[in-house]
Amino acid sequence: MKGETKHKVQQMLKSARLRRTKPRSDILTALLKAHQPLTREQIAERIGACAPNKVTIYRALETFVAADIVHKAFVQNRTWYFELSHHCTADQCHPHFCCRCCGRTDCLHELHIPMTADSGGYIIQHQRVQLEGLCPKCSKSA
Amino acid sequence: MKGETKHKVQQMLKSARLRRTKPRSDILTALLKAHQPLTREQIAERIGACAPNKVTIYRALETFVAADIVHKAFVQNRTWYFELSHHCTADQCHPHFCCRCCGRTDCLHELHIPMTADSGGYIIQHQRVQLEGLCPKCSKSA
DNA sequence: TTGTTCTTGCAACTGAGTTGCATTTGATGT
DNA sequence: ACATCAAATGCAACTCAGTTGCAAGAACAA
Ligand SMILES: [Zn+2]
Ligand SMILES: [Zn+2]
Ligand SMILES: [Zn+2]
Ligand SMILES: [Zn+2]
Repeated sequence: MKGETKHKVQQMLKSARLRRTKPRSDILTALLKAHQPLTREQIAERIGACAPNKVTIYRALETFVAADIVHKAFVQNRTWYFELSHHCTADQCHPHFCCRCCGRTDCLHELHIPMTADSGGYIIQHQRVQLEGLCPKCSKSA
Repeated sequence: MKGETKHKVQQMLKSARLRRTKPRSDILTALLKAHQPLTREQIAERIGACAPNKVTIYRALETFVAADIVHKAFVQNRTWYFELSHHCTADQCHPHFCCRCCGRTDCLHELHIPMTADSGGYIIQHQRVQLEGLCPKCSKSA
């Protein structure tokens, strides 16, 4: 169990040709366990007492994004949410939903948004779709 | 020409039941003439020397968004870009493209992105699509 | 015109993210 | 195991878009 996660994380770093350090492993582990996008602060909280410095976390995430291990999923309240990119194709990430009532955000892995029209000379390397509205719970209680 | 814009702007404020003040008129005029999303700072630049205080601009924009006159189009470098919402349907705004090479952003009014799958209980009130890649110019010179 | 309410401007504040630099650490070769 | 060096970390100070509180000013209805 734990060893499996640890091994997976080490493997991710190795195949991205990045140095295996404790902060990096801890950050990737937090993201791997989360199954949802996390902010820098949430990552630190989940790592706990001996979490890396915030600068270290930002720089590690930046490195991961450059290595395409991690995506910037969406922005909310001026802060970025990060998630592992293992569910995304190169050009298209899954949509993210934010509830205007309760504020929770969900990854909509199932909801596929095809891009029909040709893009007239634009080369699209990444697609980010943000949805806002009411989540199932809030829409029932409304 | 100028009178027409001015009248249009006054009409927008009136039908939204908002007080017609000089700062608000100037801000809407700037957005109307721009035909592309603008930041708070860009709005101030376009208004010129007697531009309203930045707090006033932010508060006016906030009011416009609440009244659905203006949309928050996208975020870039931690700053919001605002645009008139007259091209958007209630639930879907047009996609915005940002070039990773030259940094310019475009409104892709033509590119329609249909939402196929049913959204399983979610009520989607707004869709924001951000595209990143290479613009026609940059993709040619690359 | 008067009075009420909404709007504006200013100054001080907030907080996510960044930068510079000294220190530590992982990887590589001996 | 040890030396070496580039890369990663931690800390403090900084940046800057956006916010907040409050006093003064302007729109609008009576
Ligand atoms: Zn909800
Ligand atoms: Zn996601
Ligand atoms: Zn370009
Ligand atoms: Zn647009």
